[in-house]
Amino acid sequence: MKIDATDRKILRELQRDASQSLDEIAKAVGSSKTPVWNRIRKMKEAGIIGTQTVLLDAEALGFEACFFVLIRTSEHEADWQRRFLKALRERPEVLEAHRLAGDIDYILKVRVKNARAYDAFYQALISEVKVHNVTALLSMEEIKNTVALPL
Amino acid sequence: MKIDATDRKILRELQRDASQSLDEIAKAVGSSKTPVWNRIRKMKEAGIIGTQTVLLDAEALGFEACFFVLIRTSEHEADWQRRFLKALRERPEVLEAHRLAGDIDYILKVRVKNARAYDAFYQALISEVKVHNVTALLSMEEIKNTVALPL
DNA sequence: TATGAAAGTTTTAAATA
DNA sequence: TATTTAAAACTTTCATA
Repeated sequence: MKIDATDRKILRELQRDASQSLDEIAKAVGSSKTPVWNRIRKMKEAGIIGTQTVLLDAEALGFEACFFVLIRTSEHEADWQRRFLKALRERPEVLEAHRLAGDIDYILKVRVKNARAYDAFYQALISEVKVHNVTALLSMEEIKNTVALPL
Repeated sequence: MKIDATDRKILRELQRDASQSLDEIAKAVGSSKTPVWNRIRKMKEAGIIGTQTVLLDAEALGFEACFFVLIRTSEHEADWQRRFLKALRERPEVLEAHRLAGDIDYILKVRVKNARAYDAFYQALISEVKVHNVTALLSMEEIKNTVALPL
């Protein structure tokens, strides 16, 4: 699917504030309701626009600890990897997980209530799948946290 | 502000799909329109519910490279830190930035079109503020990427 | 907490450039 | 082919019971 300048403007508006009405978005991008509506529909169908969600205040809700977890493994077999990915996807405290190039194999972002909850997560994970080396980096301050792509 | 079980159910629904109507949310949490509406309004006022946004398909939009950047610095002065944080907040390719406890001082998540764009970002950053040591971890595969807190 | 009515929004369809 | 107009269906918002 081809995305033009108007589509990109619409996406920028939606990223900034998805609660805007079609009229507001249309005005912001210099178009009108129906064409904007059709473009949004097409981009949803194409999977370019995914979930509409809200960003919550993690601290206020008691999620006071955020860890970045660097994982090295000696296992590189297909079966091990399948089980490992399944474990990550199923654990709701894992907000992000990436397989990396190079020395470190995986990085996770884990949000939990406190350090004890992190330890519980860690123990559960290593009992499910064998990992070689784990380093946890504790966040002291969230300087920035956005999902908006720099369109 | 105190959050009860019904509030938490509402937040779970909004995280899952913020485009739902009040009626749908009310049904899902076992309540009705008006109370749900009042609870959402209060949580927005209290800042517990923040931006409403959409998650976009980064790959489809040409953002094919994602790096986690580990930064060590020798500078710990207030002025240096202020300039560094400002630089991070202003750069749209920095999606996340955390100050860490321990050996590594900062971690960034940076989304760019390609490796060349990452290098341009890196050169611009180090020309703005002095950093001691930088390690970039390149993501090969996004296994999971959610903003939903495990409520 | 529930009801309901006014205001506003989305969605579809027909008309027009 | 894309945009504007128009109108029906639905949703939000808020006053009142």
